[in-house]
Amino acid sequence: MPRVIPELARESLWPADADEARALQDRLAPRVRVEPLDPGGVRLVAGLDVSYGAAELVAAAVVLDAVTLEVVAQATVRAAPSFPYVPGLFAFRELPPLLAALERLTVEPDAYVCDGYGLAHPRRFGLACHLGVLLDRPVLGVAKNAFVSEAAEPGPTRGAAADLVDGGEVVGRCLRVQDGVRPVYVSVGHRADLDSACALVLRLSPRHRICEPIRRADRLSRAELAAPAGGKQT
DNA sequence: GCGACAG
DNA sequence: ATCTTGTCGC
Repeated sequence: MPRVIPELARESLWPADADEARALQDRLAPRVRVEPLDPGGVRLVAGLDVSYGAAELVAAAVVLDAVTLEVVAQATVRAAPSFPYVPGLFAFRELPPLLAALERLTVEPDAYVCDGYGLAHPRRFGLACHLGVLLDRPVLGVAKNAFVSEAAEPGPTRGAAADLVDGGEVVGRCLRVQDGVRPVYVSVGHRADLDSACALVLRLSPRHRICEPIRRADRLSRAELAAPAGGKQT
């Protein structure tokens, strides 16, 4: 159901090589908007993730009720990788299949959470920013470790946080979502600010380190990857 | 030059 | 991301 303007997708997802990909990121980065995200406006949240097999991948999107965290809709897409994994150019590898999976959804999410970075990226345009700009909807990036940025060790309890800094600027936040458990790295993708992003991630992580939307998408993509190809594609 | 490097 | 056993703990 979520759609991207065809021209924008065609021009910003298929670079001929790494240099062109970096140029595309530099050209699109100015479109990112950082602004408060109204918690009450987020009823449906989509979690995105991709699992890899020998020569194929499965992209999954799972939509949850932001309050009850119950699954409202989900979709998967099986495809062949169309771009190699290059640190910093992650979006060109995962966005095409993820967008295809999103188109299969039967509901319109109010916000999206994806694996990886938003502004905590070398050119301030990680996967979360790229997806946000293409959809022009709120998107957050949650990674399991830092890339270009550094952060102090946050306090030991849930909710404790420390600035993620790169080149002298705050690009995200190292956030502990469970007592005594390693923190996650949150950065804004689009149409959100750090405070609202962290508040939402905490709400979406009532029990585990990985927030529920991404957790569900991870499980779904793995299950579909293991399932016999050609079967029902949610 | 060398190592590091979201998933 | 993925290749992989048992083990400790809620």
